[in-house]
Amino acid sequence: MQVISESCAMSRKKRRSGCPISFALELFGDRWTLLVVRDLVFMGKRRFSEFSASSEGVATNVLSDRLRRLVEAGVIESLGDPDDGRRVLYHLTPAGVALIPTLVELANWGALHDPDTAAPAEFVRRFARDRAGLIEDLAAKHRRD
Amino acid sequence: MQVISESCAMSRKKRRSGCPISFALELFGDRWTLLVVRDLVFMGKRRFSEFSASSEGVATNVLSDRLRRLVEAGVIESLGDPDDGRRVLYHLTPAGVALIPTLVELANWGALHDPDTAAPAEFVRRFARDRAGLIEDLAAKHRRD
DNA sequence: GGACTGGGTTGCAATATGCAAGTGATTAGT
DNA sequence: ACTAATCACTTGCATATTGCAACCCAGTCC
Repeated sequence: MQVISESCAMSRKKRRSGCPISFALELFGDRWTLLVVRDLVFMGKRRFSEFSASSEGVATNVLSDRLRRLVEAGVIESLGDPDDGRRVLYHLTPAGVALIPTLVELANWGALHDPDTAAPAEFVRRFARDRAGLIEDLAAKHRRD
Repeated sequence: MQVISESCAMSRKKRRSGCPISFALELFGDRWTLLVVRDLVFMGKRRFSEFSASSEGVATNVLSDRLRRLVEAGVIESLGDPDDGRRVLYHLTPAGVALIPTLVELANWGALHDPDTAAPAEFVRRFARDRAGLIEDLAAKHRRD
């Protein structure tokens, strides 16, 4: 069912157009994929059951599909936990880390335009005063090279 | 079928969580919505038939649904064209203009991570050297206040 | 070895999407 | 003024994607 060896991270599929936004939307254009990345970036989550416990309530079949697609796209990687053979740990690749600015912009937009947002005021304040520092701090936590 | 008077732009619907990213995804989390915004922002398109002609080939029923949702969310507005009673002109609201940084980040990510991107090199270069100026130039074209 | 946990898969109903054709209000052509 | 186009949709229907609940199996705990 799944092609094992696809040496190139971003595999060639039928693309709707060469537009970079369309390209990004083919991967992130659904209600769940970016929430997984959010959990990794902002919540420090690493495991299936942690993503599954997020308050939006993703179905486990959808979650496993999205994790697989993110791995195929080269945005995240999975590793068996050496301390517990049942567990799988997911983490961001450099391509995933490069997504942080987009996620931060989207979060800021949402915080500013949702009248009932639960976004911490500190996030919005820090974004306004020191966007670059905010992004760098988040990225630093996820860099491994 | 459609509620006519909903005075508040961002109408209260069942929300999955208070998370600003989840909020944004409830509106933009699909393969087509942001493409409409892209056409407005980068291509200067304003009309149904122009969006419909985009190379990704959105179905007309989906397009009209997405335009309606964007209007309901207060991201775009529609106006009859005074020069031609058949035509409807769409344009960004301030909330739509505020989305430009997110779109620019997403486009940059896509351009850098799609090996077959058709994104103009000039866009990537300008983004790297003068992100703020690039965003300001785009925003200036769409501001009306 | 028996129960439990973690990370999934499977089957099926509900929902959303894609496609082709149609509609109704305007406008352009003669 | 009549006819043919154009524009912005809507409708109907086949297909694809989601949501939900139940199930599965390898690895751990006791």
